[in-house]
Amino acid sequence: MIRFFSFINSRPLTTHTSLSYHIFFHHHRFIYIHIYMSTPSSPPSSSSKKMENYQTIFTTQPSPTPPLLHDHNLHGHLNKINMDVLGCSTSLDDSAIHGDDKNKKKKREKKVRRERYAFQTRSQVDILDDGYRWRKYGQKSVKNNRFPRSYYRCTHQGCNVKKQVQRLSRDEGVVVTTYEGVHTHPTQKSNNDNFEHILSQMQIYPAGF
DNA sequence: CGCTTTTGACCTGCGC
DNA sequence: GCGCAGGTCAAAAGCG
Repeated sequence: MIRFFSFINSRPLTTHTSLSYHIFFHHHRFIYIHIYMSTPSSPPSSSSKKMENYQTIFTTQPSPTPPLLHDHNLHGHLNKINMDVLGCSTSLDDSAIHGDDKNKKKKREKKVRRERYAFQTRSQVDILDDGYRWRKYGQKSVKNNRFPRSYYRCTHQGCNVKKQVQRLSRDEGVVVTTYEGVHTHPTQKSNNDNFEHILSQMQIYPAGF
């Protein structure tokens, strides 16, 4: 069983941006860390909206042991990433649509394009345990992909985080999960089943797996 | 019974 | 304006 730990928005960078990272384990065995993030400063184009084009900020090679935890611990590495990312503009979030919907039936809320974070993992299952509860609200077939894309919303009251899950056509072993929005609540995992606990274990026993 | 999933219809933005 | 693709809605079905 793949355990998939999600720590979206655990490190806010600006009003609209926060650093996110996933760590993948299999039977408590470290697999790899993978960080994806859209590039706010990239020029808007239709192609840049595709999940495949989100920029990788940091990733490790699959490995049976955690990387560099002796000399450069993970927090240090992530702090460096924080500094790098802080230089980015985040103007995309502010481009809320001010449409004149006076004459339209207001069936939907105004669309606000928020920052998206896409994560890839190699997994046989599409539904990965990221610590939050999700309700599926849609599924669409995707052009040039024989696998459908599923749309989920966080079930926590008042939390408007969404995610999409899609399997790559060109490599069906890879699942792409794209998150949009900021969780307004903590993960529902118990204290010894969250990231900080696991990270502390990794640093104390970096080669113990 | 309450929550989740399914699924076709509908909406929206974009390129031509 | 038209068609296409992506995204969302919502009623019905499924499920524990």
